[in-house]
Amino acid sequence: MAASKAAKKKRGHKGPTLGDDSKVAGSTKATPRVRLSSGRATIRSVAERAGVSIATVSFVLNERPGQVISAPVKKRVQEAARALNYAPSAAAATLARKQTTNVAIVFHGNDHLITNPFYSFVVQGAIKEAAEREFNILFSFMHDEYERVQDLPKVIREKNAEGVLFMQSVSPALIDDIREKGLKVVAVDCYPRLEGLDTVGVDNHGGARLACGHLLSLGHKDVVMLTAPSDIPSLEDRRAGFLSEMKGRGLTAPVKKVIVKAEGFDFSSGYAKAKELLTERPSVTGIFCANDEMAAGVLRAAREVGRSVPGNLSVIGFDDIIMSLYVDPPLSTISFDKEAMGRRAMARLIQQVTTGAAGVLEQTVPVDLVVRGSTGPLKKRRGI
Amino acid sequence: MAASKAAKKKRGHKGPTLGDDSKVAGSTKATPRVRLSSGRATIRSVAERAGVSIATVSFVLNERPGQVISAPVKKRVQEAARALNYAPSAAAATLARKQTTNVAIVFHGNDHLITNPFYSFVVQGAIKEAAEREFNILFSFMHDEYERVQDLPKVIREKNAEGVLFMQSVSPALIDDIREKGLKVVAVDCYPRLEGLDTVGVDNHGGARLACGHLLSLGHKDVVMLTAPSDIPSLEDRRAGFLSEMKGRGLTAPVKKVIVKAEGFDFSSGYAKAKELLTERPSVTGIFCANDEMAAGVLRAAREVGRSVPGNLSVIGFDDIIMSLYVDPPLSTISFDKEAMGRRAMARLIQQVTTGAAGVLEQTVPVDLVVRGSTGPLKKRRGI
DNA sequence: GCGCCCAACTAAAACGCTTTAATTTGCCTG
DNA sequence: CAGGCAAATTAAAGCGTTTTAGTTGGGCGC
Repeated sequence: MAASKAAKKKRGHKGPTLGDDSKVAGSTKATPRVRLSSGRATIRSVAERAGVSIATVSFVLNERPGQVISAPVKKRVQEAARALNYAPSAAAATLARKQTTNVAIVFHGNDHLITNPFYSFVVQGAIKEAAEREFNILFSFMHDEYERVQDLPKVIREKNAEGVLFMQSVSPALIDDIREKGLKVVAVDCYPRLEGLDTVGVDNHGGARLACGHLLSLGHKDVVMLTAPSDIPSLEDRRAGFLSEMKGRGLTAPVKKVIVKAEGFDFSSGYAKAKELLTERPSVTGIFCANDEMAAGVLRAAREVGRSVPGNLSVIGFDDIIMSLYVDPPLSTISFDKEAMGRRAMARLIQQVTTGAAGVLEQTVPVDLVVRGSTGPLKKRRGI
Repeated sequence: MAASKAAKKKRGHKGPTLGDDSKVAGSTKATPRVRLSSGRATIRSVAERAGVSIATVSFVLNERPGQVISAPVKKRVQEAARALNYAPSAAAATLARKQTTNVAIVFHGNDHLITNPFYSFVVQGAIKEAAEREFNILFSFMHDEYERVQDLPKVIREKNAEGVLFMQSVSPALIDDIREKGLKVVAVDCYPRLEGLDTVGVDNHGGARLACGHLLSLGHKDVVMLTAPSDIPSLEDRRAGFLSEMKGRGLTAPVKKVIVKAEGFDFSSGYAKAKELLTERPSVTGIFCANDEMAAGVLRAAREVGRSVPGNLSVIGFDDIIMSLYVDPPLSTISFDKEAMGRRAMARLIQQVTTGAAGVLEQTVPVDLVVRGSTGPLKKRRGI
């Protein structure tokens, strides 16, 4: 082959000995051609076995569009690959392609989103989707938004992430940073609400209407929504949905009367506020809670003030976390496919990365009303 | 927070700066030597800026042991790296080193371990530990043990994992396969129990003794453990611990009388069996459940048969999952640091991978008795 | 028979690191 | 002042891919 002489040229080798060195050079040290039989098969070993060049192997195995390969060669290569149990080195491919198959999932704040009864499903969906498409996930925990604006890109650059998935909250500054580097971004159930960002969310508005409608249909007249002060879009949507359903049913009570705000969105806030509410306004017979945790708190409060659920008070939550099955009575709630949220978000991110797809896509997963034991028809009550 | 204004500063850099150069960018044709200034800094650019060879840069940045570098050169290199915001390409390093920083976490069966109230903490710990040490995690879901014996190594080889972490269950055949490839293995809370395997588990025996001792100390005479048929080692240990404490306290009731088996380890199994038990054997005043889910079921059963907890019946669980705070009354239970389990396991795995550490290490995390509202002193009761 | 084009394949140059072997430099000995 | 040695630095050979720019060898029109 005329090949070897060209090979010798390389970069300015020593110079002096160039003359007759060409032969020796090849055998200088030791057969660099020999592969340890125990090692992994490489593209080179496949090529040798199939009797083709490594380029051809690459073309066949990657099904390069537009590249024509004759049927027999294709077959030989595929057989050789199978016989050698060949698995291409992701690292080498990454280096050559200048493209990884890595995406980062960014968790924000100190919430343990992986262990969260809601987000753990989302994360699981994202992980599964990524695994199926052979993408890797890099986890990044942002403890403090600003501390890590510098840091995050480090993880991303060092491991060469191609995109990032934000969970629950995003930092606009960070997103700018990230996009500037050409990375793709998708956000799941995130606040603040950002323009031009691909997102996956829940039909909060519709779910809230469903919940409210359910209570009203059961005959409840004095119905409230228990929520908390916040500008988180998904929770605002729930509030808006609730109010819209109330209005749609012709209810004209002042907002102040039907929206009750607890301190926060957790169990004990729900508990505390419900205890107060049930005591001061015993006419309330239907409570829609911004989420299941609060609803669980309401159930406890109801028991303590002697209201039986659902006989005497109907409570409905939102999210359908596992716990809602175990509280007593099991909680009626608004359910949706959390794992699908993660899958869709990851699928979209990977799509963006691989196809360069642009255009804003805002996806919403549908919700379902799940009636369990905590809601029931209004009964005519005497007294109180 | 001054946060949001700081965040503002970046926006709108898209301004109509110098003319409309916005095209051209993508026309890659030749220029082999020229580096796009916008591209990442490479080791070469750092070397040039510092006026040294790339080898020197590599030596400095990797703090190669035994390699002597003069102080001034070291400083120049570090400064150049910082100035260029250099982050080494993990892919290139992997290729050159023939060593990745990847480990796989293998989930087995159809349980959604990531969303499991117990394992999600373990997973989170593992993820955090890996992230801190800049290791990547590859997730692998084994739906069917045998189906994937072939498959798993594919993920592992293709992405070049160096070790694998098994969650909850392991397959001996798979472990052999994996070890044959030179990979390291660690198992968390796993069954079957395997010889010579690094593991991280819980002090189940001690925890069960604690729980049992707690009930006995409260004065309960007729105490049972509610468990289920199973050969899972951790649950067997709980049983053994319970019995050992009973014996230690001089109780000599036959095992059959103090070990009650439900169908399974879930809420409804616990509920069903407890209902039966409390009806047929009202003398029982203390129940130790194999886990919190069952205990939650027992609480419901108790309520339904009119036993008040803890006045009339004490119930204690194991695991301290989040739900145990929200059931009514909040559950006394045996608690331990689940996140630490994941961290330790991952730390050990990474240690094995990086240092080649051998020798079997079986770690156990300590447990704590957490007394909440579901256990109380035995009261003299009349009747029944 | 010539030039051309085309289909099918290949050589070899990257990709950005690590690491080994070699080279250079500085310093000491005798 | 040659020689030797240790310390500091570097050249260059990989690592296993992808991809660009060929090369080869027919077939075809003229």
